[in-house]
Amino acid sequence: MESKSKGSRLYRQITSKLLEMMESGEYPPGSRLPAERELSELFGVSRPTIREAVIALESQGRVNVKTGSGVYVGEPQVDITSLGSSISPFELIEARVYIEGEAAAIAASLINNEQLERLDEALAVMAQENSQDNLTSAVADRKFHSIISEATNNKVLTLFINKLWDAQEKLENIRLAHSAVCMKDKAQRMAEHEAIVGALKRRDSGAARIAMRSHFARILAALHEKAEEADVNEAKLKASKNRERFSLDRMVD
Amino acid sequence: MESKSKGSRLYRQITSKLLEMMESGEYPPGSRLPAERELSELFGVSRPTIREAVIALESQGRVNVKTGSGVYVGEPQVDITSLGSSISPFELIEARVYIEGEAAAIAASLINNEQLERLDEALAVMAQENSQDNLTSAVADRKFHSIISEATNNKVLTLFINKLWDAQEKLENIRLAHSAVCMKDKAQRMAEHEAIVGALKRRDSGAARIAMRSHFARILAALHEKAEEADVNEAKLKASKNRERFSLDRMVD
DNA sequence: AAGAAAAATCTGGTCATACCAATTTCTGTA
DNA sequence: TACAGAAATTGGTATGACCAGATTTTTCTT
Repeated sequence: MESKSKGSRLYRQITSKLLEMMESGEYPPGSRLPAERELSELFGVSRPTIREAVIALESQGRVNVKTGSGVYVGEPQVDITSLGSSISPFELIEARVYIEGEAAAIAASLINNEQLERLDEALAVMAQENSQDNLTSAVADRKFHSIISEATNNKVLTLFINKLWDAQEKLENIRLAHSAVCMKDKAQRMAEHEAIVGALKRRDSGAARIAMRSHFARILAALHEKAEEADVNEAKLKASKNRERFSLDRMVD
Repeated sequence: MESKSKGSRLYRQITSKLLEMMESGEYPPGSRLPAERELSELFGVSRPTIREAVIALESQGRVNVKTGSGVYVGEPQVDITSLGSSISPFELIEARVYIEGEAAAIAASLINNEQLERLDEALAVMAQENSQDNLTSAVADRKFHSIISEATNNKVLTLFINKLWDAQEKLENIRLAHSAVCMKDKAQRMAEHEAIVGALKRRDSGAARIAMRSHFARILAALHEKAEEADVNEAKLKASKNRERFSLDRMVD
C-alpha cells in the first residue's frame, strides 16, 4: 500500500509488482519469469525499465538471470533490514538481550581505558541532557552500546548489534517503548548504564552480562505494557464498533 | 582480480569500477559521481549500461540517486555475506559460540517433541553416514543446528544463525577445520551432538548452553591448530625463499 | 525411422538517440 | 545586492535496432 507511485523511479514500481507476482505463488522459486519484452508489454513500460527492475531484484539475490534463457525466480531473501514487518518487537529485543549480554561479558575482559573513557563521556551526555532533548540522548545511547560492541574485538558481533539497532530504529513501537522507559525513570536508566560501566571497569564478565540483560529486561517489560495497552484499546474499539454495529437503534427502525 | 570480464554482464564490470573509484577515496561518501553521460564516455559504454550499474549500487544502498541532481556516494555497506575476507574465521566461530550457545539455552525451554524427533533423525544420518560421504554429513549437521535455532521461536536469532552458516560456507579454512574435526574423531563429534540433544530433552538450559559451547570450542581449537600449521608452513616457505635469495651460490659468482 | 546437423527463433545484452522533468546554475533586471 | 526567470545540467523513460547465447524446430543424412 505504498509501493506504487513512489514519486518517480518507475523501475521501483515494477520491482514491487514483480515481487508481488513471485510472492503470490504465481511464480514460485525455480520458475521462469515472462520474457522482458512480454513484461514490457504487460506493464506498459519500456524494456530498459523492466531491465532496471530485474537488475535490482538480481542484485538483491531474489532472481538470477541466465543469458539467452530467461529470468529465474530464487528463494525469498530474508534480511533483517527488509523484514521489519514480519518481525515482532519482542523478538528483536529478545535477540538484543542475549547478543548484547554476551557482548558485554566479552567486552569486560577486553575493553581498554580509552573505550572506558568514551563510555563515561556518553554517560555524561545522557545525564546532563534535559528531558526535552531526547535526540541527543538516543544518539548517546546508541554510541554507548556501540562502544561496548566494538570492545568485543569481534567484527561479526559488532555488525549484528548494529544491524539490530538499525532494525529497531525502523520499528515505531520499539522506539516508543524505548523512549517511554528512558523518560519515565531517568534515574534508574542512568543507574543501569552505570552498573554496566561499573562491571566493565571491574572486568567482571558475569556482572556485565547481568547488568546488560536487566537493562533490556526493563525495556522488554515496558514494551509488554505498551502492547497490553494497545491491545486493550483495540479491544475497546472493537467493542464499541460492535456496539454500534449491533446497536438497538438499527434494530428498532 | 576477477571482477572484470565476467563473461557478459557489462554492467557488473562497471559496478566494480565504480566501487573501486569509491573505495579508493577518489569519491568519498557524500561526494557526487560524474554524470551518467560522462561515465558513459569515460568507460566507453552506453548510458543504459551505466544506468544499470548505478541501479545495482543503489539497490545495495551503496549510492543514492537524486533526480536532476546526481548520484551521491553513501557509506560503505557492511554485510556478513559480502565481507568474507575482512573477517577472520576466529571471529566467526566466536560469534557462533555465543549466539548458538544462547539459542540452545532458549531452545531447551521451548523445543517441542516434533523438533526433538527431527533432531534425532539428523543425528541418525550423521551417525550412519560413512566417512567418504561428507556432503550429506554437512547437510545433516546444518539441519541439526537449524532445527535448534528455529526452536527458539525467534526469527531474528534464526536469521543470524543462518547468516553465520552461509558466511562460514564461503570461508575455505573454516570448512577445512570443520571437516577436520568431524573426520578426526567421529565418536566424540557424535557424543557432543548427543549431549546437546540430551540437554534439550531434559529441558536443561544451562546444560544445553554448555554442550553447545564446548562443541564449538573444539572446532575453534582445531581451527587454531590449522592456523598454526599454516603459519609454520608459511614461515618455512619464507625461510626457504630467504635461503634462496641470500644463498651463497649467488654471492660467490 | 533414428539420429545428427543446420536453421529458425526465443531470450537476454548492449547501443544510439531522442525527449521529458527535476535541479542547479547563470543572467539580467529591479 | 537581491531575486526572478532563462538556460544548462542531470536523472527518468521510451523506441528501435542489432548482437550473442540458448532453445526449439526443421532438415538432412544414415
